[in-house]
Amino acid sequence: MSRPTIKDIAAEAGVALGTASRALSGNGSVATETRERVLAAAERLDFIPNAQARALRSERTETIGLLIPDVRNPFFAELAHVVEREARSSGLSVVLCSANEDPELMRQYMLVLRQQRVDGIIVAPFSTAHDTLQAVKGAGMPLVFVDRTIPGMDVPAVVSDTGAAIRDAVHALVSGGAQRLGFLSGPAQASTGVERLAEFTAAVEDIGIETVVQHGDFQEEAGHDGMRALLAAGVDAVLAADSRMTLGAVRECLETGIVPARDLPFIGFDDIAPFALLQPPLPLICQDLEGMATTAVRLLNAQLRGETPRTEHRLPAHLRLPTGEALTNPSTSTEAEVPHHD
Amino acid sequence: MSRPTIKDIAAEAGVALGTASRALSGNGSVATETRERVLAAAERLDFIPNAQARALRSERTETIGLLIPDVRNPFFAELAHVVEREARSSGLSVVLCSANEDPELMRQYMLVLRQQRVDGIIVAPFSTAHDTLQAVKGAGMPLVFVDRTIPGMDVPAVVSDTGAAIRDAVHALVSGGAQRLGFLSGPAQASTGVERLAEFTAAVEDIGIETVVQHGDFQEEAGHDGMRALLAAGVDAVLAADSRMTLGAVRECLETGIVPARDLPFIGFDDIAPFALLQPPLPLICQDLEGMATTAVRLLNAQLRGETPRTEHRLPAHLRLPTGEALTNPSTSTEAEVPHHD
DNA sequence: CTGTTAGCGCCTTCAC
DNA sequence: GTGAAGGCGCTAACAG
Repeated sequence: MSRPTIKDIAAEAGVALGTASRALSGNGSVATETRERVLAAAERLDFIPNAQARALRSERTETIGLLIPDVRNPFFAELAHVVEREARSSGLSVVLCSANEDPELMRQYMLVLRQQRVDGIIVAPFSTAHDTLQAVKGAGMPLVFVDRTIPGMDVPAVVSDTGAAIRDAVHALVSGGAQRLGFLSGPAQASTGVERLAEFTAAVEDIGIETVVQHGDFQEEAGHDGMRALLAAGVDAVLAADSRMTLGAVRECLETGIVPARDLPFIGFDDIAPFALLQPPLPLICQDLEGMATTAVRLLNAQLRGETPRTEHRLPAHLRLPTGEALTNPSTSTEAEVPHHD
Repeated sequence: MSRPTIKDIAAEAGVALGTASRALSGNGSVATETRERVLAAAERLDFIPNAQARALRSERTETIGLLIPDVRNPFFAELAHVVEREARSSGLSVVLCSANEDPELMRQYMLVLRQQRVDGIIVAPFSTAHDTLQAVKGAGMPLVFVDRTIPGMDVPAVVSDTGAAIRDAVHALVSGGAQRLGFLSGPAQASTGVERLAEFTAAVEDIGIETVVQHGDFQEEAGHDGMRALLAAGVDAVLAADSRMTLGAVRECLETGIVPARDLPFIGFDDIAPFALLQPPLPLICQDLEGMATTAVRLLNAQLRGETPRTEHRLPAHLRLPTGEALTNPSTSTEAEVPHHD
């Protein structure tokens, strides 16, 4: 027989189809002896339940979607890993969609996930996808924003609180003697872009230092080009607003013969693997990636249980200096819970 | 209404259920005017077809599984990206499973994919998963191995041909004056581990140079520790057999105050993003990742069409020296086709 | 070209 | 505790 169905194993075990179903799914009561007979039959015939049929009937796929801008970005790869692990520990499979930084592709994936009837979606959204996401939310699909949010959309979101870390970074650079501070800013398209720029602006405002801001799109190329512009503008210290732009900026420096953090005070963003190869080590603003991923899954799970978690969850980022000393006071968090680690 | 079904849109359009189905799926003939009426109705009601029901009936999910050891490994992240893009261009969705380098987890995912009734699976297998994979193959599930293979399993596989590149690397190091050559080898558990060691052994045999081999498991930690051992053993040049071990080895060097490729002749493996931050640039053995991913999808597609492609496909890797000069002759490939790029 | 009908494999009442 | 029957949403085979 090509693919044994539950009917076949019922026959093999000498019980009715319904009984076999109950024995296999664990729902409903079955005599111990009967259950064992069914399980044995299933084993013998190498029965693999059809998730499609099960979902069609039960209206539950036990699957969630994770929609990220790009798997090749180590930050999101790590996020995917943790989300996946946490989801699995609550019995959920994850369909991972990598949108190649393309809002249109994100729209398409959103449709695929809806067709697949995933139980819910975790997404790092572009602001431009507002309409699509509103439609998804309107259709009653549980939704969680991670890393970025869309203000005013009333969707539970877990993001970093970078205010204190950015302030610390600015102060550290200024104490180091910076007089003309460069900032590699992200795009207005992402909430993180806007927020971090605002936080930077607020931080320098108190000090009254000269600044040069380069706007980019969170891509490596933008960091590369932006850094070139900053150097041309004669900055004497640099702060970057995300990991990929940091990567590009560092490359530009090295190509120009400047070693970041040695020849030029430089603070990067995110603790991703490539930066471990830098000598001297780069000071970094580190996000609580583990906490964000864990919280995102928890928020989605809460919605699957019918709860409506509050909208905004902020996990503190912190400045990590090469000495290992952190300047940021973690108590600035608006998230009361202790971050979870395994 | 909670979720419009095809029945609802049939009613809305004033046609029979079957007609609506044909109009929406494109199979079977429908009058142009009728089709437009149906499509309009679907649009109006925001109809999203239920992939579950469709798959249950058609026995086709239009979905494939991609099972890799770890998304956090940039090599596999990139592979996932290309596979995903190629699959999408032939109308297939990809369920990405990251096994966290754990054979047991790989086994579990294999089961999930079978439950989900994916149309086929692309996997970078552990040799220890032989039994599981044999069962999957036995069940008639189209299967393709990528990056690694399991000898004698009669499953189409697309892997790198690293023989020439490794020989070139050894020669380059020896010409550079190496007298005691260290090799960071992968595990016997992966075909790439065995092959590359054999190729290294063959390459040094002709020359009669002294060698020190450290065995690892393709993890960063193994590269780190292995490098320490090689340094203790007094090697004067090093070749690493994969990207993560290269990463670990480079870290160990830097911690010890040795700059790879400047203070110590060093050839790494795979052209992954982190290595772009190294100064001086690291000589690398580069695989044709794009070609492997593309070929893998093509081989799976062939099987979905009922063809039985030949078992082994080898794409040449090449040595890339910082000058940009490649020593390997690409004609060593056993793969006749021109690698595809987009 | 269109309407009708019969399941795909499973879960879930409802009787017994 | 178990069996029988209905239906989830859709496609495919068959009439008309």
